[in-house]
Amino acid sequence: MTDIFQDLQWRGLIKDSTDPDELARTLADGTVTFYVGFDASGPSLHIGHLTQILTARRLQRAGLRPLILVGGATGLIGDPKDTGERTLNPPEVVAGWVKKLQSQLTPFVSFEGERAATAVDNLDWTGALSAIEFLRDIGKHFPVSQMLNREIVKTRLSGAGISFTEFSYQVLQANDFHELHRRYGCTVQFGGSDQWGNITAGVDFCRRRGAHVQAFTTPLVTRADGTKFGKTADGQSVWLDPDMTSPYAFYQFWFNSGDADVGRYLRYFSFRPREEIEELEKATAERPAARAAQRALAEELTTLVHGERETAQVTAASRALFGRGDLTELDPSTVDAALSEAGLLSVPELPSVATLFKESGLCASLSEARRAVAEGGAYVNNERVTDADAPPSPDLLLHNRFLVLRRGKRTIAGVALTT
RNA sequence: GGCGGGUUGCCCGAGUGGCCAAAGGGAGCGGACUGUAAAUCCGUCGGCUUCGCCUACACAGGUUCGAAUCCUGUACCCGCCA
Repeated sequence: MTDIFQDLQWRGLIKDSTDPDELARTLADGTVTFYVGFDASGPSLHIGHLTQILTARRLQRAGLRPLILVGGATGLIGDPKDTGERTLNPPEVVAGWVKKLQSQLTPFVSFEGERAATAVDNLDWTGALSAIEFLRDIGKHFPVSQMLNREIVKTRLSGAGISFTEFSYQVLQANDFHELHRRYGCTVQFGGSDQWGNITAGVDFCRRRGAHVQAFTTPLVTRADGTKFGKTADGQSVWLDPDMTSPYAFYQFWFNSGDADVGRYLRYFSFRPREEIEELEKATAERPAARAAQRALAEELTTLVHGERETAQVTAASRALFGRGDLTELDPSTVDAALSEAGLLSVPELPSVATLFKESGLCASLSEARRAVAEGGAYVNNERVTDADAPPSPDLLLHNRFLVLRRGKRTIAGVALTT
């Protein structure tokens, strides 16, 4: 088995860590239990979480035992973010999210065998804590000077301010690490690099109580052009939940990775061996237009998250919709399937083009749809539209039923007549 | 608790009575160029029954022919003092 620490380093998955030599030795020891946490702060995980999810999968495959924590307690408090105070979510809502996230995480690690993962929820030990216990047994170990020194706290103090609730968040997360050490013998925590402050708080807390533990973080995934990673072509977050982000959109997201980014993404996310990844990086350098790396990345991740069947449908749809071929040459079942993947709008009769673009979700409002037409960025069956308020000609209907709507170069939706 | 400052469109940020749907920048969107890439240039960027109308400058009320701009109250934020 290849050295997992070296593998992670080669992939660029280690940003910060406690003593690297010691961490390397620890990870090489097959008896280690580690933990990674996800707060229940939304109804689904998104691809920003994928780095952590897949790193957990790698560690388990390397022989380590995962504790997958979903933060039912910390989700009720809110990790401070630099823009300002969060709105508290109702407990029953958070409880629902905990369930969802747990089931979403399940497929990525194995809950069987000797390295079986364990799902944990910090509400189990935090919920029962009394204020006295919290302040005497836990709070006493936290110097406020250190808490104030954390980057996020400083940012908030010099800007939007911070409530005691969010200020205390780090204490809860630190206590999680100690609790998992006590209950499961967990000695390693990792998380996203934005969690480094919270993670070191946990390491310190454990050490103050006599437990020697270690930690590392994975880097924030970025794009070479400096824009934010993790948004679809139309600006939506890319969720793992297929009802929130369709497998088609998910596939398209990865497929559209830039040349300057795709190599890094393969290293972060792909389970291909090093040689194959280097081969794909070379392919990108030599024949970028073929986009072999993008295709491989998109197919592998869509399969991992949504399964083989979905992936087959989605790749077929992408080929049909972006293919050179004349749309009229596609057979009805192909058109139907492809448009269903892209998002199909059913209408009893054809309204104006602007309405179609709005209803299909390609444009947020009628005004935006009219603007799109005026800008020359609206197409029906690959023909540029010039009149936003007229319905498309029935002659355009493919197989007397379908229309392919396109906004810009690559955002596509379908229309089907329901007759 | 006292005093002072602040709250503008997705974000930052101008604007102190009419010329303001609101400067400028960023993001986003579209076009050209391409490879469903990047960079660049150009355009666009509240809504609608779109040559016009409606809703908007924290919230509620008021002054005025007319308010993002003035007054009153409420909420929240920041700073100094206690």
